[in-house]
Amino acid sequence: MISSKEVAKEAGVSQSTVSRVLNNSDKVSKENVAKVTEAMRKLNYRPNAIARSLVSKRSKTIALISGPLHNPFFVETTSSIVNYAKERGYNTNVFFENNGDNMTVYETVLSMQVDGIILSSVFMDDPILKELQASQIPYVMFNRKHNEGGNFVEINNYEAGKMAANHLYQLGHENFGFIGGPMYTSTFYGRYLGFTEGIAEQTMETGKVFLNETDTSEEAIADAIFKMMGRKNRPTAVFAATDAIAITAMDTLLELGYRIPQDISICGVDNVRMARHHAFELTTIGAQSNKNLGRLGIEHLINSIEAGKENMSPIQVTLEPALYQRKTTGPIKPGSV
Amino acid sequence: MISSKEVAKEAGVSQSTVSRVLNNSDKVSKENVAKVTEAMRKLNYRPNAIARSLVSKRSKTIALISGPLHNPFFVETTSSIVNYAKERGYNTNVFFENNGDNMTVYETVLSMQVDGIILSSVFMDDPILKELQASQIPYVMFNRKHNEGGNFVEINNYEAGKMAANHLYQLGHENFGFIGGPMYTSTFYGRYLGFTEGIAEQTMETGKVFLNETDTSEEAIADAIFKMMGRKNRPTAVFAATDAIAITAMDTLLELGYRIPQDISICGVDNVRMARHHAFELTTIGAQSNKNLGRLGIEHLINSIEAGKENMSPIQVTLEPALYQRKTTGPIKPGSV
DNA sequence: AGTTACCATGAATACGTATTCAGCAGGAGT
DNA sequence: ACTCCTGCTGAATACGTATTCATGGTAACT
Repeated sequence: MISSKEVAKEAGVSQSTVSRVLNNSDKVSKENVAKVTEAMRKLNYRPNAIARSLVSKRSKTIALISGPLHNPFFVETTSSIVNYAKERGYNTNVFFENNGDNMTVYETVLSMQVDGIILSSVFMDDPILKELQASQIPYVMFNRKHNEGGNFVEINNYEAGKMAANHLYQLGHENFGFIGGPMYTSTFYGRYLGFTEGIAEQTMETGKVFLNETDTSEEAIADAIFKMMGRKNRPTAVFAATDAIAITAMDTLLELGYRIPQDISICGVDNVRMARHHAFELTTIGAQSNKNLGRLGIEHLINSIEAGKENMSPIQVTLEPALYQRKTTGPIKPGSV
Repeated sequence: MISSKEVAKEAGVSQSTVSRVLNNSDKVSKENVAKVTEAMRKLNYRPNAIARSLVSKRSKTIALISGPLHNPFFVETTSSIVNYAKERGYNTNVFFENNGDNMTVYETVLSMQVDGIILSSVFMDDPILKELQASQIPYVMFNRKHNEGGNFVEINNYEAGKMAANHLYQLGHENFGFIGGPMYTSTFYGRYLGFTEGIAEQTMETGKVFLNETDTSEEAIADAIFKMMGRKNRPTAVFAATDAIAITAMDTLLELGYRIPQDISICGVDNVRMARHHAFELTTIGAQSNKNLGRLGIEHLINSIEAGKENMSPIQVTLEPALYQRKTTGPIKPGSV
């Protein structure tokens, strides 16, 4: 590997001068700029980003700790985050959550000297938050939120649940199912709470919602469907806490021969791009924003990084959701199966 | 940030000893290991990965230059690559192709001192290959291949095209459409060539395939559908060069009111997970392997890295494809629309 | 006891770049 | 002629870690 020292020798100047040329310092004479540039070209020199980071203490790298890509929501956020970061001159080191071994990922990331961290897979009482705050590294959580606050960008999950409840109730349904993920995450917890409370308000009864708490794997969701559809008072309307869950659930329902929405209504959350596909036309609830949560998060994060430690203001954004009514929800059609 | 020097002072030893403890050297007495470990804990010390990389000349980081995530194929490969790399102890720096400004990405990556590069978005005559070979950095291309060879993992694209041709011809179709991407990439070129030659062999005629060369954007694919379906002899069978294209095409076709496969058959390539969904049941052609191309590529790449420069053997893998017949292809049903 | 061998340790150095600091040359001003 | 600036430059140093090298001490063996 060619170093700036070798470039210096080739150009007949000092390494300092090479470094100054590299950083577009104006304190270099035109002749030397020319000589150095030529030497760089001749030797095919590439500055060593690692060495630059060591001394400058900025790596121009951010870490993304994301939920898994089999959830299209995270596909969209990952794409937005990586691309936007690149636009702003940052590289992105990506990690995907893997059933709870997040601590080792956190350790790695904190060692890496990244300039910032954006993460989605946080539990409501995750110990990571204290670590993050202690580390002094700028960070933002998107999608999920921590009990203690911190920096986050989310949607109003409780409200999303309520909207689903109102929508499904107004269609005339009486038995409801909920399929979600772990309740120690703010998204699933908030959506469940909003949904059950919404249903209770409408029906003036509690216990009308059959809860399925899964690990969001395909198998677990399929199991939830089996269990739910085998019940005596089986639900005619299902609220899936994410579009990913809704889409997986639809797969199983279609396989079992149910028609949607004639036999069963299904409503998701996230308003993922795929939900608009004519093969789905999934009714869903999502933020009223043309930027997804990842994109909003990364913008805040980079602004935060570039503002410097002293000017870092807290980031706390909660977007109000809206209902996107499409074709997977409808009135009950009794006796159709 | 706490440095190893400060840990050394706290523990009453030299920085060398701290470093040795960090690297599990066996040449440290038990007492010193204990003292150092305790000091690390007390000061909440985290080794500086940047500094370690500078001296060790290994960053434990690989770069992934991937096609865009709106293509589910790349969703699956990205997921596999990042997760497998992590298992092997590598972090992944991710970049997504953005309409051809790849050169700036390459520059960044070559500066970054990554231990290896895995890339999918290579043109058949891409200048990057020479740069890669000159840089001495281990690399592997997956999905697409370069004219000059190099290290790659691909499927037999020509054969995939031929299989599609045979399948659609045997269903009785006579007018065919092809929707692909830029012909200067090996995938689209190979699949197109195989398809047209296959059709020509079967029909004993040339010119039976209506070619749509798009930039793979949703708009371009929709336009291709409009154009194709407006023709006098409009195709009754379409070969989409990727599942991503097939799925987007289906969206437009469904929107226009066509039934699949009664009005039009469609066959993709890649055998993406989503193709199996009961809302699609897309007939497609893919490798007969339980590991996707990204996963195969990253395995080879990391093996290559760890074998060392001297033992690096060329990687040239071409997987034979198979037909996965599902429900988007069928016999022609004349007069149905 | 004397020699050898080995082990654990610290001092010094290297990795490649950015930056501080001092110095030098030359021009402007008196 | 002398001082004062200004504008460039190179030497030296720092960043945090790994590693080499030399050393002092101790155990093993004659």
